[in-house]
Amino acid sequence: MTTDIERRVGNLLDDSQGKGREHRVSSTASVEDGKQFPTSVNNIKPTSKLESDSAKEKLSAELKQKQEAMKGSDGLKAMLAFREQLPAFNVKSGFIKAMTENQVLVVSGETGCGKTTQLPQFILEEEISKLRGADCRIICTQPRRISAISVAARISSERGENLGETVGYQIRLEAKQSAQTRLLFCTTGVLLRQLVQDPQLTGVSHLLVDEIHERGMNEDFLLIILRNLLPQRPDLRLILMSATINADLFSKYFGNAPTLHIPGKTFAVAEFFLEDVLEKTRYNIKSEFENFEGNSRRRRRQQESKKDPLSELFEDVDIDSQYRGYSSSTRKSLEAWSGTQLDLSLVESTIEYICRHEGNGAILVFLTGWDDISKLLDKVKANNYLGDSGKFLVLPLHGSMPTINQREIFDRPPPGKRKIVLATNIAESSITVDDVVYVIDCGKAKETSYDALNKLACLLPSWISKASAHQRRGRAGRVQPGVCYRLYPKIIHDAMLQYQLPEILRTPLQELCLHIKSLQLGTVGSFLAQALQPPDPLAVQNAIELLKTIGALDDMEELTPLGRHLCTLPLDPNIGKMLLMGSIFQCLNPALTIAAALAHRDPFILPINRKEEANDAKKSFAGDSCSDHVALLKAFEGWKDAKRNGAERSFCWDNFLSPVTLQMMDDMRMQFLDLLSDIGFVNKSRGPSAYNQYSQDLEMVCAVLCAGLYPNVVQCKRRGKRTAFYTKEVGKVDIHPGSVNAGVHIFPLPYMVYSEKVKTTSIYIRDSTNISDYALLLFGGNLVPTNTGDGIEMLGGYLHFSASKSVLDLIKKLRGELDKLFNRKIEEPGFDINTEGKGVVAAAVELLHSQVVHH
DNA sequence: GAGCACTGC
Repeated sequence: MTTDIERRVGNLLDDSQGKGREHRVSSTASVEDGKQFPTSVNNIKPTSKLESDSAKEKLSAELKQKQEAMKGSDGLKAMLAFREQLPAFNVKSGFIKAMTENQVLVVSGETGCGKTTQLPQFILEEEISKLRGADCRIICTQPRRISAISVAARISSERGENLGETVGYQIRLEAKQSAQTRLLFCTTGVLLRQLVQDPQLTGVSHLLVDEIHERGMNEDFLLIILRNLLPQRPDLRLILMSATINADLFSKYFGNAPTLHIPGKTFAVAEFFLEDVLEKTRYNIKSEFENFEGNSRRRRRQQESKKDPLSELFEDVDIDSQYRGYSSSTRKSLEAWSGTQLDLSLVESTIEYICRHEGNGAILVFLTGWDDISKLLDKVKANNYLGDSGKFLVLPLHGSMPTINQREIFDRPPPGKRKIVLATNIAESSITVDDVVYVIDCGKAKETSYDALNKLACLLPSWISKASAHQRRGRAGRVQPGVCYRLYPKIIHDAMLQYQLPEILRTPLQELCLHIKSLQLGTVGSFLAQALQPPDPLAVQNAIELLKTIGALDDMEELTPLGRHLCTLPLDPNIGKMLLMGSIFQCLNPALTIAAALAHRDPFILPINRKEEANDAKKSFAGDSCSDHVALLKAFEGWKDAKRNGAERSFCWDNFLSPVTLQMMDDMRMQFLDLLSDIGFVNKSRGPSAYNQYSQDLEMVCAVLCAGLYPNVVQCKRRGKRTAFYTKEVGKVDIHPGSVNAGVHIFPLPYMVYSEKVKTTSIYIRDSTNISDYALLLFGGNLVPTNTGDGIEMLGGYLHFSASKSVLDLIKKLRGELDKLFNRKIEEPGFDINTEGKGVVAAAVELLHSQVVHH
């Protein structure tokens, strides 16, 4: 018997059939192989081209004349005197000589040596004075946006120019440069995008890649490309800049390129390890297992089965002989110390010790995360001595806390008041608190890793590297000599890794693999095998399999038409697909918003004392959608409305939202829209209404999410009064406590899609959207008939759907039509779905609104 | 019964 819904859907489908058949999907893709799409990213080439040689000569002469005139000006004399004090100044001629004689040069230099501001400037001055000013194009990459801007600004002022004249910058969605610009600072990501359009880096004379010691994925990726490019560009000069003395790795990678070391210039920072800190503070460490019977170290070892190698190493140390010169209370404390748990009371005592016994100056405490910071803040505020808010200004510093944009962090406190900053890794390189004199280092940081076997991203506190420890210590010596208190034994420090594992070995690789394909760099595997430290082949295989699953790569590992579109979007491939689906299925605005939020960062702030209220605000945005993605969408829409009414500030404050993040999302939406327009998916002249027919239809929005996020699917299984969640890869997972779906026991729909699954203390689904069977059947993975023929399988047989034959047939038919529509649009982006696909889409919407499939 | 390192196109 045909149900009402079947009849309605069937009618809608039949209406659309006639038209659909006349326009079979063409087998020839209109997107040609290898064709590179234009993108709206500003070109990093100069905006005007100098046609004739005589014009060039004239310009070169002008540049030289101007530079020499500036050198003699009074305003620049003081600046010059300052520059001459920098250690980099002493290597100027050696640097220029080495750079002239070698194609590749590796420069290492500690903080304060001036390599970032001086070396690019030396090149610029040299080129101009040699009358090559018109021809030179110097690019210097930075890993972070802020440093690209601030370094460019600094050099402009050192040259007595305005930013954007000969020195400029370009970061995503923001640039300051002109036809005169000869030295450009950009983020590594901007250069990598540029390489898609200009693989030869035409016109670039010198390229400096800064901060390569950080071993970020973009920088490691860029180095592979450059090593391949150099033989084709013999005139290009490459300068690699690293903060650590160990430049050998990079030198070897580039055929034993010469290295140049510049000594640093910072104040001395004294260093104390746990044993010394215990002597000073007289703090007694209590064993975590004091309550257990037979508190022996052996016993502890049995209890702590999951100890890390470093903490374990310390278990075997003979405390009494190793620390003979130390007091018995210190030895007792060392005996009780456990590397696995951070002792916040010890941190508190160390802060108190500094405040009571040491001179003025801010204290910077490195902790691992939100929880540590929050708990320590409570402790300090309750402390008899430190709790005096007239004497102490205690500030949390965390990427998701509201204090992140407050001036207080950087400002000098009033006399008699001491600033104490409780920070994560963010204070290691991203945020600099200048007046820090004391650093307390807990020795750990939360670090991502990638478990390729379980296809699982992990975020676990782990011991930092010696290089990080050195960097943290250096934060105390920016304005005067400082002191660093390390809350771990020297033995642990000596056993730390020299460097952190490079990011390319710690993260999923799907976006990188897509990028490699878009640059036509051969097979992914052979290309990545050329990396400084090649990733695990299994991690590469996982990435390729995912790209095949979502249809970005074909069986031959070549880009499909969909894959080529995804290459143009600066997004994770899943999110990019969601955006394309949104534009095809009339949910453009929600797709833009959700894509921007997922690609950038969560706009919800995590305040310290008002967690519950913040959670409630997020939940109220979600309404009854059971979706974190809808919460993001509604929050953004609310902000846009509030902004129109001039109520932005109070709206953000009341709803625990970050205005900075929301603004960035808004800008990113514009960029995505431009890119969709470039690839023909959106015709801007038709106005937003042409692409948003279903934008208010949450079922359709969730279906689009499903289309993009697949195969990130979770099964919701009723377990009595609660629901348990399962994934194909790792089995049982939990909803992250910060999700609007946390604490919900019963869900209206049987599945969730998610954008991120991370193992911390448990395996958590961070943001989820509850979806129906229909959403999965119409927009999820391919439908595979079961062996018995009475059902449908998906996700390699992990998901199973059964229904009456008539319903199954209807679904298969509708799905087939939707796929045709999708493929046609992918291959022919200008195709107007409204002319021929309206009926199919309407049928899909009709089905999504009914939820009656049996499991 | 609990939890949210950090960059970037």
